[in-house]
Amino acid sequence: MQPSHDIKTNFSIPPPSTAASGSDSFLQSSVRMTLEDSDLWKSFHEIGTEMIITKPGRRMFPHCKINLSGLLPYAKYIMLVDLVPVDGFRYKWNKHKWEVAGKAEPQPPCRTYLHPDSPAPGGHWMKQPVSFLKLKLTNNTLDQHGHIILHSMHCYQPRFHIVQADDLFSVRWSVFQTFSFSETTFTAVTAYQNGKITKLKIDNNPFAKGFREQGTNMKRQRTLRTQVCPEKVQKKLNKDDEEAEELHPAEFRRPYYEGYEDDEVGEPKTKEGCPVKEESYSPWGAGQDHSHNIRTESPLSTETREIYNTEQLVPGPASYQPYRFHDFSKSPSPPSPPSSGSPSSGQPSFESQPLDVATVPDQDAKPAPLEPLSSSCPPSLPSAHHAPQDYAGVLNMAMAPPATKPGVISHLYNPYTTEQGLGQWNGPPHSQYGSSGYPAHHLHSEYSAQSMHHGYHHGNVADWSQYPLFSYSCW
DNA sequence: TCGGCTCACACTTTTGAATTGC
DNA sequence: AGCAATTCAAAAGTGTGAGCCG
Repeated sequence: MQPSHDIKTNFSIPPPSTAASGSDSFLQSSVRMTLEDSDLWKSFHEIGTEMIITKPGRRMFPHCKINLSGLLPYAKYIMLVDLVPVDGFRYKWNKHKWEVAGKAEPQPPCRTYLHPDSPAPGGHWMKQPVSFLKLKLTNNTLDQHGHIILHSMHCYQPRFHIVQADDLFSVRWSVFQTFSFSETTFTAVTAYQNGKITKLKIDNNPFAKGFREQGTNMKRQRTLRTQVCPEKVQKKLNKDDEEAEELHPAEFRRPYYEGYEDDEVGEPKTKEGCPVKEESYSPWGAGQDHSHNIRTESPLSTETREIYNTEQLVPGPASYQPYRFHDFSKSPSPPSPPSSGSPSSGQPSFESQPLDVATVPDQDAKPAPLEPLSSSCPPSLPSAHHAPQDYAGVLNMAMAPPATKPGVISHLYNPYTTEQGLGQWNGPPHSQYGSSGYPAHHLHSEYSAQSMHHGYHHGNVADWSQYPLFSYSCW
């Protein structure tokens, strides 16, 4: 599976010929990323990946793990992960399949997970797979631990950001590249809906080993909490029967995945389970000139997948920050179903419009009409990046003001304790849950809704200025 | 009434400090 | 004394299923 990939910069410079404007850009463009455990991800993806989210926070499984190449060995990079809504819908699990249940809820505060090794030299990132094992998901909008906040029954997709920067303060002026993998799309749930997912997780996650043995499960049934109601037992048994029936191959495949396959015209199905030679897809591999491709469609669309490495350097004028970019004008209709392929049915509006931060994006979602979906993120894998929701954000970084840049802190929302300070960015990774305050590797950006997808499904330069990460007001 | 969420549970793996051996 | 290997307890992570709640 090839990642979609984009480059943007926070430079406030004119956009023209950015990609070729400098050697740095060229070097940047050689960055390649592949997803580790791709087969496992695909296994889940075919069924409809579900990620448990809990109040205290839950790790992802499979967890995000990537391989990097093409970085400058001695240049420092920062690795970030955030999760963006795939579409503007809320789903429900009904009769063995996912159905649209309505509009998506307003997005909670966006948080970006910073890899604890950041910043680190390119050589460090390339010498071994980069794991985001400790990334945690929560449904607690008031979470104080820095976990990534998601809504249950909503679809999300992880995005990986690479920023060449010596420290976080340099990020603003740095080029950063974004990658995403369609097979990592998942539905956030508070309890597993699809029994097949449960089984797959138990089979693959070592922590769930205890649930593999039936004896253990049987033991668990005698809970002190209650005396089991016979009716409920029967109900449960019936449910189990349904789950068993669900295992029928004919129903196994998620329609949305089928649609996804349909969209993957340029991605031979035989590739499934086989290592992808990304060089063959990378425009960079053929020379830098190829990196100037201007996308007009979602990176997840066929064409874009073919050239997933298409890069764009886009100016990110600070003036954009105060705005909430909404693209409602292009979303009078619900997000296209997965099979619709190119999500950006029209050129999105690149105009920035000031919106009330608290504004809930009018997604104009029309959930009901959608055909029954049996996938976890049924409708929109291909359209993963054109959720109608607004997604402008502020990176709420927590750090002590550097001596060289006094006053910066005044722009920052600082969830960290002062003693953590900037040092944690430069030193070895802290334990994820430091005793003091906020985990340093969780960056926070807020947004009223998410629509960063905009950046994916069209190549318009201006569009990238809407990128929610590292918004200027916080720098 | 029902779907989604929370929590305690039993179990496993991971982590890191303490101990031991060289 | 210093370092590496081993041991072991605590912490963390996992899905389950009943009850709670809106």
